[in-house]
Amino acid sequence: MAIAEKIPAPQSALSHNEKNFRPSVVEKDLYDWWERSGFFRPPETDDGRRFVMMLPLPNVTGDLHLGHALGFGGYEDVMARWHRMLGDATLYMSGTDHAGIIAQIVVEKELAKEGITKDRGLTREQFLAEMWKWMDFYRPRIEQQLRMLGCSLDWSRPNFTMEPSKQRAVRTHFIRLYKKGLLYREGRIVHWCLTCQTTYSDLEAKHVERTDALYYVRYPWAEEGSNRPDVVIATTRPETILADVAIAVHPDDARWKPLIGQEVLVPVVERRVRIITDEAVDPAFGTGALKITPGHDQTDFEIGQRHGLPVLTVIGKDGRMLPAAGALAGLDRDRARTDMIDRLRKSGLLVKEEPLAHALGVHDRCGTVDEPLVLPQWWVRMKPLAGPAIEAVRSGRVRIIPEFQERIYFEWMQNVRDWAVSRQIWWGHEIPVWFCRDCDEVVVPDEDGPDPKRCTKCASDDLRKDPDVLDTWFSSALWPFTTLGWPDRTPDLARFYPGSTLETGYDIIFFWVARMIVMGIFEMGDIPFDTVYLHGLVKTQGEKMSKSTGNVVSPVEYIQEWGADALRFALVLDTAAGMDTELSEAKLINARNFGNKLWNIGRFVLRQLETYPDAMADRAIDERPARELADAERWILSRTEWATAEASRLLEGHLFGEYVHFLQQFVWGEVADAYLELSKAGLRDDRRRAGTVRTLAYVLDRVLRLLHPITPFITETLALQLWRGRRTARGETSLVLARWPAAGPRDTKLEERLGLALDVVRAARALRQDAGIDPGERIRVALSGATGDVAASLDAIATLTNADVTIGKGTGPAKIVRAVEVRIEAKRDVAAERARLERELADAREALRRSEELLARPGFAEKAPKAVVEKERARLEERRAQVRLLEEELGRL
RNA sequence: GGGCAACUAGCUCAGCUGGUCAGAGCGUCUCCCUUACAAGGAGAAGGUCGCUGGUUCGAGCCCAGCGUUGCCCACCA
Repeated sequence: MAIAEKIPAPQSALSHNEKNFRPSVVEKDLYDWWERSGFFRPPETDDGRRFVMMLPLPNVTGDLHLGHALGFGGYEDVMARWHRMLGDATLYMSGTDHAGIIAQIVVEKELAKEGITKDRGLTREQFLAEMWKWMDFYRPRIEQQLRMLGCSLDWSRPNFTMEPSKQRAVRTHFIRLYKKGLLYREGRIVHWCLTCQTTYSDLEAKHVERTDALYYVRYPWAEEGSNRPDVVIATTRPETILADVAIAVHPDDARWKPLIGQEVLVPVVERRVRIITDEAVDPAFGTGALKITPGHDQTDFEIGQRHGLPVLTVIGKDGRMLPAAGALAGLDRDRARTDMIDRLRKSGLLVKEEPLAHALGVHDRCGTVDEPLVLPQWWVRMKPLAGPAIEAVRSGRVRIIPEFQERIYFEWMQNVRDWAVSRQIWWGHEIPVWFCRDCDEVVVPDEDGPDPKRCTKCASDDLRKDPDVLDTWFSSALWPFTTLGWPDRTPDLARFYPGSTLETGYDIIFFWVARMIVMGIFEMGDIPFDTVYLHGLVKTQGEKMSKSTGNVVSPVEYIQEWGADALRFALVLDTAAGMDTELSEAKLINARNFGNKLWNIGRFVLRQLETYPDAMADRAIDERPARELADAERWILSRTEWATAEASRLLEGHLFGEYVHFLQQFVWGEVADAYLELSKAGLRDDRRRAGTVRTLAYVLDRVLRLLHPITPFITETLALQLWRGRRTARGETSLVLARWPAAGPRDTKLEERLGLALDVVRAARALRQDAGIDPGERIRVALSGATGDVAASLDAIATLTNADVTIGKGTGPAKIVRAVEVRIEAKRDVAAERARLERELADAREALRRSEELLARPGFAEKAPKAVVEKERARLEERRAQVRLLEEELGRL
């Protein structure tokens, strides 16, 4: 760090002579400087105040999308930068995910373009070498995009889920789970993807609505008998009839009770199967009789397990009927279906068919219809692991924001099922398991042990390694500690685990968040983070986005057009935790315009500093001016302290959208629109000038600090110009490491007073516009009524209204503000004014009535807090005065 | 079949766990190129906070029910 600080800040390509802020010319230089200077690395030592947040590892393949931009460049970087400024040792950890099947699909497509396919003899080793080549191509790309967003990630701690150290971690983790009996291999029904040629977990199975034919099929009685009704079942998958092993009915179904235990013949194959009962059967569906096919259906498999039924498999991994399918062998599953229907029809067993709208399971990666198969797979036993993870959230040790997501978490965790973690693809973490070809023993080495050479049971050296790899989420679940060097006991691990906050999209709460909590507790004995902040989805379809004809627009394009600051600002502004948001062009324009407003505030202040260099002398920029200050200066200083407190409070409360909104209102509405205008009078006044310049500098410095977390580039650009040749109290050289301000004392009386004065200004401006007076023309304003609080602010009112302001009665058109009568000297349009005043009087009377009613209400004075009652009384008085003034004015007209 | 969320100005959304709470941006209307900014400034119009009850001195904010929309979970063949 000491060395790093010596790197000089970049000479900004943007001078403050430019009227518009141009992000593209400063962003890269600043980021390079920040990164090379090591600003994003946590300090070597700390006092225990730390902030640790892991990047939700993006997939190396593909580009970032707007959801990433919101999470990474929005919430996460805001938190990281804010905590860094607070002085917390901040680690915002970088890293990328190997993305398992997604990456394999992407690379397979790329390779196919070059005519390279697995069919043409590409070996596993060759394929993996190709994968790594592509990883090296994609990774810098995604990392570059993170830099473009401005994310203050610690790049000196790189992480990639497939790097050797992570492979060792995954191996260790797998073996530990196995040795503790939490990982087992078993032949159970799993989702099989015919396209991807792999199994997948329940979470990766999506459901799509589809209408298919529902076939009613008669199963003949095995024994001749009389007067028995036909057994008819309903199925959408007649091709699986060949693997039927039973017929099930609900135990309480009166229609079937007499027939339970009797046998029917499975059509075509003529197998005798028994009629059994199971609670899982819905008597209301179809005929109430369900054909049981444990080999090809989830429900049936479970029913089969309960009743000790055999598993028959007639469909292979390629989707073709197996030899066991007899006459249908070799047909693919769709052909087999039509073929089966033909046969049933011919034999008179097809009773009828009708359309059925139902949810069909598909693989979320490719949309291929699920083919449930019974295959030996590795499973993580989730139930015992889930308990402590549920307790961690229930007890509040892990807090999920928004809170309603906690219920969703509990719901899933309480009903969690075992997790199928093996995948039949090549790209992924190896499974550290060997099978003995001689005795079928499963050989798993010790966690630090070498690959086994001999069977631990029969000593055979004919071992076969499990060719499967692990679900990509298996390694992601370890992210909070593998990034810190686990399983080694590294200094980073000791220092930065458990982490602080995990920010990610709510769509992966089960895939990732829940599993991190589970595995963090299992491996580390402690929760991985204490706060989970979940953001919503970003959509772009609602409004006409200039470039979004397609759905996916890369944040890069937005950054190039609007700048990273504007994108971040637009994404976070007015969002609430967990809510989906719409990024509209209107929001981007607003954000860009706000940046420009800030830029121009900066230009104005910098110009004053250059024009009046003596004002600062050798004072620190961020030293709060105290002496020789007029009301205007004392007012904006007080408001700035308020803004500091407010911004801090909103960030502490994770109210990021409000934080951005608030600062926009404050900077634009109060600093720019009100104070900068007031300061112009101060700059013209020899006695006020020095104080005004110092105030401008101080307020700008504060504003830049408060905004830096959301708009790092423009604030740094201005801070470097503001501080160049001057100094801050701490001698800061970059906003990245600058101190987040603590709120100083306020003068609320003064704020109140000036607040009223600004209301008076608005009234006077409205009056002069109504009267059609040219904005350049200086007018006279007279104030009467309850002028006690505005009397001291006449200068400010005069400045902002371009008027001479006096206390006393005037003759022109009037407006009543609170209990102050504002009158300008101008010709009156009596009719229009009467109409307006009558409207205002009606409103005022209504307000007065409500005040009176509230105060008169039984119980209010006794039960409401004193402060509330007092406030209401004061308001009542003011409203009385207001009504009186309006009535008088109308009387005069 | 369960569960969750949303419903606030024409549009997009805030409203921080009951007491200026009726807001912002965009859009609309009027005026203004005032030496930081026309990517700007000033002013104005615009909402009985989905509906119905309830709790409370007091409710967009809490409770109950209903309606509409969206999402999640689930073994309905």
